[in-house]
Amino acid sequence: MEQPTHTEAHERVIIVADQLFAERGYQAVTLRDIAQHLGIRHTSLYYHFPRGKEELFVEVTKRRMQSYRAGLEQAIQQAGSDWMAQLRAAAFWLLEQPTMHLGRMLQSDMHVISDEASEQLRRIVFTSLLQPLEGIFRVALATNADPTKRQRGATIAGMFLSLIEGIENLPPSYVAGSKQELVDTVLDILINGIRN
Amino acid sequence: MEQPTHTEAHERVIIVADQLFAERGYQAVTLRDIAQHLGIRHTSLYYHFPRGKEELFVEVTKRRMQSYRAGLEQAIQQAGSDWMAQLRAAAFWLLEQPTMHLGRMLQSDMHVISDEASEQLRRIVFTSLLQPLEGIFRVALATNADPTKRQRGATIAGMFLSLIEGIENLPPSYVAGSKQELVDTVLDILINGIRN
DNA sequence: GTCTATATGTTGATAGAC
DNA sequence: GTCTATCAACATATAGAC
Repeated sequence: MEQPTHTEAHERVIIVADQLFAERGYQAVTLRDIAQHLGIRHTSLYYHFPRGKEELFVEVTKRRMQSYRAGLEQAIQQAGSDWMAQLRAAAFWLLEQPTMHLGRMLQSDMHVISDEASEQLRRIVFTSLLQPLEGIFRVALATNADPTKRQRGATIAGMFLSLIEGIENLPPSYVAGSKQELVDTVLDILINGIRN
Repeated sequence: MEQPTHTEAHERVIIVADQLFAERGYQAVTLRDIAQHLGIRHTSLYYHFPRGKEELFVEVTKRRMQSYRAGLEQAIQQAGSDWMAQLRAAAFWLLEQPTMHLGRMLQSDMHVISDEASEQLRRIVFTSLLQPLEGIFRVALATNADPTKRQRGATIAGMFLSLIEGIENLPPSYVAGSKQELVDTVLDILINGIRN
């Protein structure tokens, strides 16, 4: 049992902040919002995060990404050795999570925090999400006849992420059937293309 | 020659606001920012848009989407009758534009404006972007052997948009080669899948 | 750990002069 | 059309009592 670095109150702050940031984004969440959900005054948050809102956001986002990576890797591993099953498992696991809003994070949140924090988080986000996926595509592409396509694992992993993220952006009217069917349609097209 | 509904000053406001909103998003742009770029005081903006920031944003976004639709349709038309060429033209045209940041707009901006404005804009955004693309995929899928896939035009148009949007989110390290090569890779996979 | 009190800045918005 | 003056509301943040 390792010695806990943080107290329970500290953990509660992180949990509540994570939930709110994930829901509404960095700018739309105020320290008062977070404090209110905790039943404390917003100035008390500075005891836990002396450098204020940005420090809290960075800490929360790091944790969230670590948990994404761990969850993704576990989901992939439990899916067995078939890369298609792994891909399906990864897709469903991602959609199960409280929406990550990658687009908002990269295009909005990242631009209103300091450059150093922004670059650090950006790196963590991409490695946490893309690296586990790249592993799948490395295998999937290994037997491909086209040698250039065999090297596109990283690009395809990014495409996969964009597609999953995009599922949550589509309006209901464009989503025929359940979310599960939609995932299968997306995977089918990613694997076989629109012509086959 | 139709009678101009708005004066030049009014037009300038819209142009500057459009540029800033597109760059930074609704929340991150203040009325003072816009006014400063125009060389006027922010209170003067209320002469042109008495209902304030949200009214300005809605007007600007409507125009932008109209222009997207027109540009997309023209690019597609000029590409000839081959749907693959049309798809390529649409992709390049979209990437040429000042980035639209669809993800940010849908996940961030839309949640901090009024519900009525949000729903109205959402509808306009999707019809403007998806409808021209659906036209391409209707043709592309017409000869497909799989009858269910033949009905997936709307979904595939959404996937296409997500993929294009995603290109701008990927970090440079994940982008091997030029943006043009990247578009070709993405289109190749969308059309033929990762296995062929 | 949380509080009160307070500083300090920013924001969207209104009224009325020119 | 643009200005000045002014506002109320809300933001992040600091200092120090309990």
